[in-house]
Amino acid sequence: VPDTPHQGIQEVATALGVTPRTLRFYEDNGLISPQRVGSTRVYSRRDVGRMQLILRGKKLGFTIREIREFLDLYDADPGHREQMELLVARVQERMDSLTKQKAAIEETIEELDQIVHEAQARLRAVED
Amino acid sequence: VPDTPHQGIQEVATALGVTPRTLRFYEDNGLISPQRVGSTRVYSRRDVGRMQLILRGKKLGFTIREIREFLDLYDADPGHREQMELLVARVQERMDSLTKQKAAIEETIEELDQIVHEAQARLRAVED
DNA sequence: TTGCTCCTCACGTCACGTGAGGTGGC
DNA sequence: TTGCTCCTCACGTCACGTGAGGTGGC
Repeated sequence: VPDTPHQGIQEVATALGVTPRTLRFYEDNGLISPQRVGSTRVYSRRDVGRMQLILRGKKLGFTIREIREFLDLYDADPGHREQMELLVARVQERMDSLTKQKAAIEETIEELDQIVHEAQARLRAVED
Repeated sequence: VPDTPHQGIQEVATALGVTPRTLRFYEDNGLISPQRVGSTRVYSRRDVGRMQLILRGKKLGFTIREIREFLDLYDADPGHREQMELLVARVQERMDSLTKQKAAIEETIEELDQIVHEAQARLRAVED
């Protein structure tokens, strides 16, 4: 398999826009398992692909535990049926949570706006 | 001063809707300093008032460091001028940050919506 | 011998939650 | 003596950042 590009940790990290520490962290947590040459990690295209999925999940706000659950199911369920159902459930939970967060942020912004106006009024009041 | 209600940690915590641990935590971080009777903490009305300010700041998303900065300035600047200026600056920073967070949440919700639709389409495709 | 990259601990971050183990006064 | 409340450590949480100290091969 001379065509498969095996890469070092620094190359992969740069390509993915993360630090080597991040790759080691996901490995410690069982999300990826690159090969070793001696003690040095060597990443295959498959490893990099998995990392892209992982980072996508992270960007969408899933925890490492949830992402690992998806990947484990993906490995165990090639038909993707169970995986899709879990995915839809988790995604809807996440959307619920985000919708609430959004409402909370809107309320907070209004309160902060209030505070600015009050503070500026007070500053004007003290002006000579 | 027989009229000042001095309260124990459990009472104050319950009244404020927090745990005793939270009160001890803020004390360790220099935000409040209740009296002691032996080793037991005793809270005055002033302590409780400060805690209400602190919790308001927390709810608005300020860090403990920022809240302490406000309070220190409040104690050092009875005219409130410098304090108001700092407050307005920090509040506007916070609003900026929240506005960005809100936009990010909206994008994420759309992406998640996409994912649900794709997953459901895939589930229908496998149906017998 | 000097750099360079890689490695493995392991502490720090943020705001507390959660025991563990101990004490004073009704 | 038995409860109850209070106390002081100190580890755990989440996803890494950031040294510290060491190693292999050009």
